[in-house]
Amino acid sequence: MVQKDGSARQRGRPRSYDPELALQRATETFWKKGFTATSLDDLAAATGMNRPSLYAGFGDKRALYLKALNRYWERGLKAMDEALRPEMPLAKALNQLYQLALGMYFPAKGRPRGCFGVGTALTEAVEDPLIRDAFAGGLRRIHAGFESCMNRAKSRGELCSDADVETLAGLASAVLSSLAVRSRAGMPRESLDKFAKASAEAIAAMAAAG
Amino acid sequence: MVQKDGSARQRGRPRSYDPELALQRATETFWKKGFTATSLDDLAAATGMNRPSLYAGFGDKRALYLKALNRYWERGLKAMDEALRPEMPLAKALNQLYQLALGMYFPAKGRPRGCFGVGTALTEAVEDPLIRDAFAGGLRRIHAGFESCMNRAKSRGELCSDADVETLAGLASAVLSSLAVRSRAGMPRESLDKFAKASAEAIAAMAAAG
DNA sequence: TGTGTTTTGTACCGTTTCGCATATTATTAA
DNA sequence: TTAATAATATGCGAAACGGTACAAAACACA
Repeated sequence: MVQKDGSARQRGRPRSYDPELALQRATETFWKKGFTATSLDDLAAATGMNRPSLYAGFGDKRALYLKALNRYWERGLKAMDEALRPEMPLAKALNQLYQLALGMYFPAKGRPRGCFGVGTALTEAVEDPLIRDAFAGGLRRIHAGFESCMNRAKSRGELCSDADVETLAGLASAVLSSLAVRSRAGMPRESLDKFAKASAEAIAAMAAAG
Repeated sequence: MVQKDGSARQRGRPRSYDPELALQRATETFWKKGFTATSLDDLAAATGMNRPSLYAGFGDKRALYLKALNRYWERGLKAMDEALRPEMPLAKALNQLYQLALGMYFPAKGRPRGCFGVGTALTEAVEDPLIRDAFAGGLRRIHAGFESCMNRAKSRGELCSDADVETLAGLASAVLSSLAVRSRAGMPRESLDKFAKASAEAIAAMAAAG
């Protein structure tokens, strides 16, 4: 017995929750309070599930957190790629990406929360190898994304021939880290908007000048 | 009855701990595990004190953490000012500061831990206004430190007349944030050394070019 | 309708948590 | 020596924690 989507038809009592939606709600809860300060009761309340269902569906708290973190990177990096893909001037592409990020860091309602990874995984990273590696993997992919963006700009002739793509990507990534940190620290969005725009233009100018 | 140092002589049983040393040990414990995951027992073990003494000496866990955070900023920013004060080329000054920071982020023994504020205060920043403000204050002072460094370089004639000091300081600060994040995420020190040096030179070149 | 299967809901277990109450110890002042 | 003071040490207690056992419930299949 197989459904249209390929999943085996459930024989027993059907789930009363949507796993994807539950993971999203769990992510939002971790995002605000961090991994350790978020209790299973918090997660149960946020998802509308009870603890045994949480456990059966996602494993223990740490496994659930890791799923949330991986989902965050997957979705965030996909959005990043899409934002950087269109052919446009480097400064504009960078600023567009920063605006996309700031849109996540400042939710429509609720307090500013910064980047989920920086705000929650970083704390656990010293003592938890899996969380550390999952987070570091995201950082590397962000860096790679900026690098290929720089390389595309180079092939368009926007970059000086001896421009250091590695360092340029590092700077672009550093600005993103800074936005992640400063937004969670409560700095006003307008000042971060300005900083993002000015940084994008400065990096593009530097790339052009070599 | 007053001592040479001006403190009132203690009438009762003398302290068996050094408050400054205890605060340092507490800081190191928070640094590794984060605020929430650090228990009073962890702190008692690290300081050699027992819980009631901890409570009497520093207040509750949150008050102790805030003292640790303020002490961290005070000492770190003092070291930053001293590293940036000597008159030297901008690239060299920036790189020296980054090296100083990396020295804190990679302890002599134990796992890399990044910046204490970024690694531990940031998680609490969304829901705890006092921790958020204490952390944000440090960020602002770092930015101000970079700004005055840029202004000194400008008065030496190292900067183009229309160089944007604000953005340059923002980029310098962003590189520091990036080092704080990436070191705690487990990136190897050599790669961060290279990134710091290349960024310092790129920022200085940008400043010179305008 | 009954049987097997899977999820849900309740309730609980052992541990850890923070904070404090109380008694003890070490020192100063009288 | 004695009283006053201020710290330490022991240990309690209520609450919260992560995790799970168990029974009831909701479905597919026969």
